[in-house]
Amino acid sequence: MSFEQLKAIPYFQDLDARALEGIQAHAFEVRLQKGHMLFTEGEPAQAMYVVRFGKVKIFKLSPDGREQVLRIAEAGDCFNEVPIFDGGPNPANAQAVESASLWGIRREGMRRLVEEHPAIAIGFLKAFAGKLRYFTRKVEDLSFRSVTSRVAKHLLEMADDDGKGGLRLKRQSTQQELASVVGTAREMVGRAFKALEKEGAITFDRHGVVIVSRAALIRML
Amino acid sequence: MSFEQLKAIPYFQDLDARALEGIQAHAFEVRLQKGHMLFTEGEPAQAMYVVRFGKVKIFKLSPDGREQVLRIAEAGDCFNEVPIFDGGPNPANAQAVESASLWGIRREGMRRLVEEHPAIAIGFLKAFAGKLRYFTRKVEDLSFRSVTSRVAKHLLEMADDDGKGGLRLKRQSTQQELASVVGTAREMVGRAFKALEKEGAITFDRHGVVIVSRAALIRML
DNA sequence: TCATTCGTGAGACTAAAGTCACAGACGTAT
DNA sequence: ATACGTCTGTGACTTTAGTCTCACGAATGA
Repeated sequence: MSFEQLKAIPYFQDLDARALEGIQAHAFEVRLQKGHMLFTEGEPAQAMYVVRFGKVKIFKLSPDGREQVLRIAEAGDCFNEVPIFDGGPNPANAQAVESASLWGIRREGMRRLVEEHPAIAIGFLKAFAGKLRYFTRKVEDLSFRSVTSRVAKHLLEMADDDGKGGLRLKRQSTQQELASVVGTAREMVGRAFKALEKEGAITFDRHGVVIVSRAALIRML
Repeated sequence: MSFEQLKAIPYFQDLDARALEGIQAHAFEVRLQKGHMLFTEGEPAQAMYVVRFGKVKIFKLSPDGREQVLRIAEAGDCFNEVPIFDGGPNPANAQAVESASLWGIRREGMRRLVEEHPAIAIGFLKAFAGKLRYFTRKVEDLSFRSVTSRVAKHLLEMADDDGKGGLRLKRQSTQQELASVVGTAREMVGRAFKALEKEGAITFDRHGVVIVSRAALIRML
């Protein structure tokens, strides 16, 4: 775990050498295979995590087995800070959707880091603010938008902003995965895709969804 | 704005005198009449706010005029910290649901406060963690629960925990208000009340809802 | 190469939620 | 006391969403 590796994390890129040394002193590495659970909701929290590489989904499960994905954490993202700062149990489940390497920081380590390095505390305040904004939008989406609108919005967010009009997606997912993210059943995602295709917003190639017209997608919001 | 008044705010009760003086130096008072808007979504943020007394609802509005209440801020609560820390615009609207007195702190004042008083930064980290946990639950409710279940959950949360079984609610609201909180139409709240009454969970007196059986409410979750 | 698993399509059907319009009761203001 | 506004009930109806089941093609693993 070098300074360069830490500085690759947006949260840490502005920290001075002493703060980075502090993180090095408190962080431990975790390797996760695809499909493996990192932690489950309701358990006492062990640590918060920073993703070095790979992807971890943070999700809630309903009593009848449905999943609502809250977030997919990728390289550079943090997750599970909530129980480290508020002292409660894990608020959700975490599972690797692809093989991942993470750094973990336990509560006591984090307590020392934010006390000894105010810049770290301020960095986390900004990160939390960003996450709260994201959640207000997620509540808005679930409350106001139809399934097709939520799917269209997700595709717009996933558009690969390559400066050429973004016809491809940054990443494809299965219809079941997309259903978990936008909060619906996989059949409904298929129907939404059909409706969006009919409106000329998307089409499909052998890799998956291709955006034909952002404007048409925006009209479906 | 005395130390006693500030210390009445849970966020500030553990601060030392110098931190409290810092807040006094940066806070300004705002008075709001019932029904008046404090700010609207998308505008540049003026300040974050602490409620001295009264109630302010924080809400999103849909294009067709529906409201999703994100939170009702009461005495001792903070709101609108998100844009102060992440630099973006107001994430939602705020309106007094009863006459209120608030303290506002602008971005620059907050920046100085968290830099000069790490205890303030740490207090806000804890507060943000609590809000994030609350929002993960709200997403879970909207995604997994039926309207009746969301109404039952709300009534359980509003039960006046007086140590006698909590038959009364801490506060009554109209069916329209409750609909905005749980994310539905007012007619659906009426139907949910009817279903809960039929199950022996609630009844009505001249003030409004009375919880007859918490256990029965819990069974309706 | 073959067997197994996964992902998807499809359509019939059920369930849940929302809309609409109007009337009556209650609350508020004059 | 009266007029006006707000809240609520109601039920028919529409819309949206979810469930279920099965078949087929693609992907994966042995």
